[in-house]
Amino acid sequence: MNVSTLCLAFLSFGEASGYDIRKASTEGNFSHFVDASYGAIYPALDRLEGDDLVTRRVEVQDGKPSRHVYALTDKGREALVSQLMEPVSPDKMKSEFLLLTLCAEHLPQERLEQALDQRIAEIDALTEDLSSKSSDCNHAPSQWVIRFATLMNRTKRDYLKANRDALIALGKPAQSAAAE
Amino acid sequence: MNVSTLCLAFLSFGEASGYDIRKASTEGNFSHFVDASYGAIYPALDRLEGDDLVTRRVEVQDGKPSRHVYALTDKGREALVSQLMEPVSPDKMKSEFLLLTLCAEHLPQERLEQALDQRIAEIDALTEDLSSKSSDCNHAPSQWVIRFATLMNRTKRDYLKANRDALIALGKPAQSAAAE
DNA sequence: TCGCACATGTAACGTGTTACATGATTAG
DNA sequence: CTAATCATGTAACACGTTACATGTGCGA
Repeated sequence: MNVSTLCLAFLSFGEASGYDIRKASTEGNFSHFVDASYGAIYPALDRLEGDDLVTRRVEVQDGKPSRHVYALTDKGREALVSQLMEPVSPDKMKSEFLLLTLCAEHLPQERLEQALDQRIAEIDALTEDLSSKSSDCNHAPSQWVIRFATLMNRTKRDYLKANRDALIALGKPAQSAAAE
Repeated sequence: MNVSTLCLAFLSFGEASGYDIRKASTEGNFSHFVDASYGAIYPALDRLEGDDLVTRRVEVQDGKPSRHVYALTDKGREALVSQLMEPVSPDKMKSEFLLLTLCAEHLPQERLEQALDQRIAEIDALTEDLSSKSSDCNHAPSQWVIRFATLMNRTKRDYLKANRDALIALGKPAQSAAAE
């Protein structure tokens, strides 16, 4: 799925700026399953405006740079729906962590320990973030997604905690400077 | 993580051809957390050979095209380890399905139903595939990863099954030709 | 005062995908 | 007879990231 669709989807919940969309996709509600940077979002919004799928309104602000607020047009809403009607490609997950895990035998135990603990901490932080989000959001589909994400995170974390030591045991013991 | 690292990691388990690596990354053991195509793998192997991280041996076959079998060198193994020693970036998941889910309100119920059922079927197929894989593999770290993936899949599927109807209820009822 | 948050935007760059070319064998 | 599998490889293309430019106000 491309950034355009992401923008349309986000705008279907209300007006927003490119800045808002980026924040949502890297920190907010959307961040669990998409990711986009300015360099992708701004050109995408330009294109969408050119195709009359969104409108732009410049909100001049005092002291801060002016916001370009985008809103979905009827045509844009139709485009979004028709894009969501065609078959979705399967979920894809990229995990350097699992690649590292697979190579456990080549790595010093300290590295495995550190990688695991870091990952667990990351998930904990994310989970907390999620639960705070779910409370101040009463959009039903969003809650459905947040509940899903929360469950997946919890499951992941529990597995990592429960199987932490088993993985570490597979590493190379105390072979000091295996690094670099 | 780039394709080069993936190749090194795969070769750390034994000799393999580009074809093998691609199969592993799209169908096999690796497919849960990476994905790579020929267009990425072959050039990567070339580069690795140029850097003396792998060696190439051409195996002429009768009837079939000859296999280029690659093997990790000591330098290659070192490179792999040093790459796995530096910080791993967080897991990323891309899901068009969740984007669709988020837009449930704009979509006809039939679409949601179909998307959910398709996803559930996909996961079932994948799970079966995984369990068959785990039996004929006695590499401990691989089993650790496979068990992890299996658990995640089961959790995902259970959530989708349990919350299927709740999501469908959020869609637009029977508004026949909402789809273009 | 340093640097972050706000906010938009562009150009260079990296990386990977898609679609092809090639060609024999085997399964349906 | 058709399609798929085996198997390598390349070129065109799509897409996105990174790093910059620009500029103010606010909190540590």
